[in-house]
Amino acid sequence: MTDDLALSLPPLVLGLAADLVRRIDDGVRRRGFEDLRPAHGYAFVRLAPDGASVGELAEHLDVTKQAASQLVEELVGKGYVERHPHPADARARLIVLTERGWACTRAADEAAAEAVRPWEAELGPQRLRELRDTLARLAPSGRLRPMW
Amino acid sequence: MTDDLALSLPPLVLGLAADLVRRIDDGVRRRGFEDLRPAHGYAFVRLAPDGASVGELAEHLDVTKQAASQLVEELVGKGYVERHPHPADARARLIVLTERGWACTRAADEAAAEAVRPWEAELGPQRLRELRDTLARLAPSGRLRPMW
DNA sequence: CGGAATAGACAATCTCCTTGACCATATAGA
DNA sequence: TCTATATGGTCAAGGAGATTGTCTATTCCG
Repeated sequence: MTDDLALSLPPLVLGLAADLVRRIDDGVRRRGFEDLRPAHGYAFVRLAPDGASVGELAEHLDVTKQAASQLVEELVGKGYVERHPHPADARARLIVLTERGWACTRAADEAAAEAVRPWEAELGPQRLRELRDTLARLAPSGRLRPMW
Repeated sequence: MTDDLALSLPPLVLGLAADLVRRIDDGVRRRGFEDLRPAHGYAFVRLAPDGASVGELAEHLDVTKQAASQLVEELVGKGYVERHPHPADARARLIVLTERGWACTRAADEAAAEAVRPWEAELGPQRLRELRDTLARLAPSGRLRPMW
């Protein structure tokens, strides 16, 4: 592989990701959720399906349990999540989205789809699917860590 | 465009970018530059060609001049950059890389190439070039903002 | 030449994350 | 069963990195 090719790829990937984060964040704010920052979105991803404990959230975000606990406290205060007793462990608590939390999740999905729309206009559906398939072969399948 | 396609792309792009940042950071540290974090790399990109003023660096990083000034102070202390008088403006200073700064830049390029190498193994040179060309059509051409 | 704008640094403050200490509950071993 | 140890979570204090506000030196423009 030529160095030219190798060195051209990282700035493109990082630039595209940064642009994507900014556009999704803008879209979420425009939909009325102005008290959230991009980092919160990563928490919502983990909490959305069935909730999670603070420890599980901390692992997902790759921060300490204390940091996750503080994030939860902030989201509780803003009405996006609730602490419930954990059904299987009386020490733990199950953090679940409120209706407002779900509304924000739906807004984030809309914003994400909106952010990707120009890509289809530029590439067309065929090549966009190729991009998705290519990225799926390269991206790690694990958790999604915050980058900002 | 189906929502399925639209919603699958952002996690892939963000996941790949996060993985790339981590691998480059690891590679730079393994090459002996353990007192730097990824954010410094973005500064080096701007300083590398011919140096820059604090204000130019601040704009590149999308932070305040004060934050850029503190970053420069840190990099001066660690021996990666020097403050020189600005040839065209006595108020400003030209921040330039030291030899150690250049050595780190070269190490970062090596680490970046190393991080991309598995992609070629997975895709082959042909499809990797296609990926590069596709990303080049989508990524904003402007400055590269820090994301971590 | 004189007033407004700009480059940069200092100080104080804020936000987010970390480490350390601590309690409640769970789990394993004698 | 009883006790020792591990784990989930929060509280408190501190650190890193950013921000805003203020200030000086210099430049630009009328």
